[in-house]
Parts: sequence; C-alpha cells; structure tokens
Amino acid sequence: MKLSKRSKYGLLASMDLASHKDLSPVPLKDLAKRNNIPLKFLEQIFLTLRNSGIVRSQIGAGGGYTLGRPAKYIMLGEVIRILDGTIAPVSCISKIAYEPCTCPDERTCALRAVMNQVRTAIVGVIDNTSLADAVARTKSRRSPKRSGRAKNIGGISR
Amino acid sequence: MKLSKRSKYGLLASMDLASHKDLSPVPLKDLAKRNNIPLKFLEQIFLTLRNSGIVRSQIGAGGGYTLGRPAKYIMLGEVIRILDGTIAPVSCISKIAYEPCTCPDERTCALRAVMNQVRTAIVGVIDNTSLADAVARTKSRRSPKRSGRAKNIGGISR
DNA sequence: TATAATTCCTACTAGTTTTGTAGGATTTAT
DNA sequence: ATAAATCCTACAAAACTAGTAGGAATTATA
Repeated sequence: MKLSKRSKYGLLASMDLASHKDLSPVPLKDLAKRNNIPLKFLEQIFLTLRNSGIVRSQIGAGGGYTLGRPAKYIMLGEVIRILDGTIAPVSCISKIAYEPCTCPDERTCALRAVMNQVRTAIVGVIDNTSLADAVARTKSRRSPKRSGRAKNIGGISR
Repeated sequence: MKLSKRSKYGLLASMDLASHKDLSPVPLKDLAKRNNIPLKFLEQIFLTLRNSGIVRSQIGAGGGYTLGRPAKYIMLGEVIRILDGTIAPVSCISKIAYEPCTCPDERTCALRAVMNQVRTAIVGVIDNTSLADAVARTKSRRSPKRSGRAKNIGGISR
C-alpha cells in the first residue's frame, strides 16, 4: 500500500510550487533543495508532470516551473496517477492497468469487492484534496505554539 | 498502492478456508488449486499465518489447515499486516515501520497529513471487514440470474 | 557575444523487493 | 510400509525502484 518516492517527491515539490503566490517560475534546484530531493531525480519527475500538463516549464536562465493550472484544480490523485500509474490495490479493478484475477469468477470474488471499497476510500481522499487544500492545511498547522513535545499530530500505527 | 500477491493469495486462501463450515482441516493443495496459487508459495504464506495464529495446521495424511479463530474475528487488515508489513502509504506515519520523512518538519507536513487520512480510509475498510463478512458477500453476489452481460459489478477505473 | 542558469532527454545501473522454485525433513492416518 | 500432508530453509529469476550520468538545447543577462 505504499506511495512511491516518485509520487512523494512529485507531490512535495508540487505543493511547494503551489505555495508560491507569485507567478514567476521556480527553478527545480530550489524545489529539490528545500524538500531534500535529488535534483536529477526531480528533473525526471517534472518532465513527466510537464508532459501531463500539471506544470509548465520555462527554459533557460531565470526559468523554472510553474503550475499548469490553479492549485485548487490540481488534485493529489491526479499527480499520483501520473507518476505511479494505477491506484487500484489489485489490477482486476483497474480499467487502465486491468489484468484478470486468479479467482475463478470476478463477478463473485469477494476480495475484489473489498478491494474496490478500499480503492473508493483512497480516491475519496486523494481526489478531493487539491494542492491548494494541502498547502492551506500546512499553514493552519504551522506554529502551534509548541507547548511541550508537540504530541505527534496524526501520528499512527502500522 | 498495490496489494502484494502474498497478501492477495493469503486472503483468497483464508477466505476459501472460512467458507468451509465443516471443521475438518483443508489441505493446502486444495486451496492452491481452487484459487490458482502456486502450492509452494502458498506453503510459505501459510507458515507465516500459522505463526501468527491466524490458522492452525494439522500435520500428516488427512491433515491440512483450519482457521485459528472464528472467521468473524479475523479482519482482513490483520492478515495484510502480517503478510505485507505496514499499511501506511508513507513510512513517517507508521509506528512500527517508522522512518523520518524528507520534509523539514513532520508536524507541518501537509503530505503526511493527507497520507494519514488515506491510511485511515484504508483501515476503515480492511479493519472492519472480517473473513466472514467477505465470504457472506461472495454468497450474496452469487447467481444473480445472469441476465445479459453481467455488467461488471463494481468494475472501476485506475 | 560569452557565460551562467536552466530545462530537456535518454540511457544506464545498483539495489531492493517480489514472486516464486527446490529439496528434503518430519509427522500422521490408514 | 506407504502416502499425504505440513515444516523449514535456501536459493533464484524477474520486476521494480530510486536513483546517476552525461550531455544537448534554450535563454537571460552582463
């Protein structure tokens, strides 16, 4: 159930981009440095994102990347799909990356039904959270006065 | 976001086991054959499940496996955790497999917060569905009179 | 016009993980 | 005895992930 680093890096950098109100392009070098991402790896990732229209590039000195659309119209799910491929936990519930199950009859396969529920639950989150939402959340969490040990907000088990 | 074959096979075989009302042990050979799972691979998987108490084994001729507990008390999530390890989409929200993010401050990391929501959504399904639930669902789906092309129940995109 | 900063593009590679295979040892019902 | 099972460990092939490498092309600016 893991998110790849590709997606993780892509999301972090996109969110960083989204947090820049100003419309001038941000060079990858900055995004990479701020988020501790290997620059060359991020280049590849942004190539892909650019080809999908998520970001726009401006070549040359003073160039860099900007979002391809307003941040509120870019859902995290879209970025993840572009970078990771499918979201479906099993391939037999994927239109795009469909592959048959080993089960004798998909129509009655209980695992398939449950995994479909899982998929619905996942996309319920990631397709309803935009880059703008995410950035806003970052800000509202910022500087919680730091009383004591910060109690690991949202920190959870396995 | 993919479920490993280990987990998939483990779940399919466990669900198969759960569908046997009768308490006599079922040999792996049968489970493997019915669910198109390589026998030797399933052996490994069931070794692990047995060590965790999910199933019990009975050695020798006429032996096989039975569930370690009533099917309604075995949640799919438990099986997945045993076979796949963590469920958290990013390691920085896992207690057991915790690893720090690359982000500068976990407390304000928006991606972490969203991924935490994703994790909650996932476990909301898999920790609330027991083997018994899954099996019951299989049955209720069975023989829907097959009018026409069976319309791909619960079939969805990426 | 030279220089530096930047994206663009493709290929390669090292490491890890996944998905098995193999081979036999042990136990037990008949 | 024999056959049918589980038990256990090691190995191996293939796929995937997470990068590295090296340069080409473009553009602002001094």
